[in-house]
Amino acid sequence: MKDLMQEEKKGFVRKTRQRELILKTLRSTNSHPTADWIYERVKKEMPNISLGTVYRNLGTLREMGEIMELNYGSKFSRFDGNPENHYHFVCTKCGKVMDVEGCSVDREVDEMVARENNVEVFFHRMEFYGLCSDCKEK
Amino acid sequence: MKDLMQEEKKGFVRKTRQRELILKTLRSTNSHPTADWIYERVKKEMPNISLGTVYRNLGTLREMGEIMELNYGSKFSRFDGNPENHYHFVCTKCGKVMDVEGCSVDREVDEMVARENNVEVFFHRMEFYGLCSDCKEK
DNA sequence: ATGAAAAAGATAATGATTACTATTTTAAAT
DNA sequence: ATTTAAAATAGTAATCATTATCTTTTTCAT
Ligand SMILES: [Mn+2]
Ligand SMILES: [Mn+2]
Ligand SMILES: [Zn+2]
Ligand SMILES: [Zn+2]
Repeated sequence: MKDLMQEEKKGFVRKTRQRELILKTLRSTNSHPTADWIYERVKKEMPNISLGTVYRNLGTLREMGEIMELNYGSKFSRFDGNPENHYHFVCTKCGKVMDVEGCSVDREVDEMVARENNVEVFFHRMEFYGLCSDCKEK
Repeated sequence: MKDLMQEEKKGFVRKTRQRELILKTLRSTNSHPTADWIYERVKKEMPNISLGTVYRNLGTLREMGEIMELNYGSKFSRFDGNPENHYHFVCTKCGKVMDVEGCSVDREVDEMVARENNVEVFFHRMEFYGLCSDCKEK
């Protein structure tokens, strides 16, 4: 029942084959996969890799700003090879996560919220929920 | 590694003292508490209540549309006695969750996203991250 | 009051994630 | 090229919020 969401800075980060493969794998898809999906994928090329290594490196890559971690009230995280802030659509039927087209990130609303609430805003996230094009029809 | 986010409909729901107390407790605060916080609070008035009952009823109340469940990439959920869609601010330093003032929910963007992405949008959520007024000053 | 369904309380199980540890790998210094 | 200390890995155990299970109790329509 404890939780810090501070992004702690990392000291030296050495280059490893494991981390490079994990990043390449995540960058090669736009499906916003889970850690386990990445693990299964990466294992085909590096059979001895362990799930802990995948989690550790996803955390390191997030701290490095190379990837994003997404969490939509699900039991598990999804990861995004695109670290630029952007909005997502989540299908409530099939669980698919997609990038939202035609809706760029509005930074002005951050300033407004900061002003009106006497806070400092770093960023915001927005997720749309509904039915994807596949699940829409019937 | 499985997860459905469908809101399954509930059949008969009977009135219980436990659920009423849980709802009253959640409605009496604007701190967006965790299940455990609610449990500890409710236990003072009903010492034999079990944590499972708190979780079960928070789920039921959510299905009934009486409350909202929030999840901000944390390890645990927070709950909101106000079921009307509204935006939240999360302090990355102290973890506090607050309602955002002066920024009403924009339903037009839902239509835009639906049109541009060929999807059906039920709703969207938006969370701002930064430093609260307390954590801002040094 | 009666009975069937729903819910409670107690406890065990689940499962994604993290922690631990002995061994290996990286990369800078020699 | 060797040495060396720090960082990372593989393998495994632990964590812990949440769910499931199961027996008993409560609710509520009849
Ligand atoms: Mn994305
Ligand atoms: Mn709220
Ligand atoms: Zn779908
Ligand atoms: Zn704060």
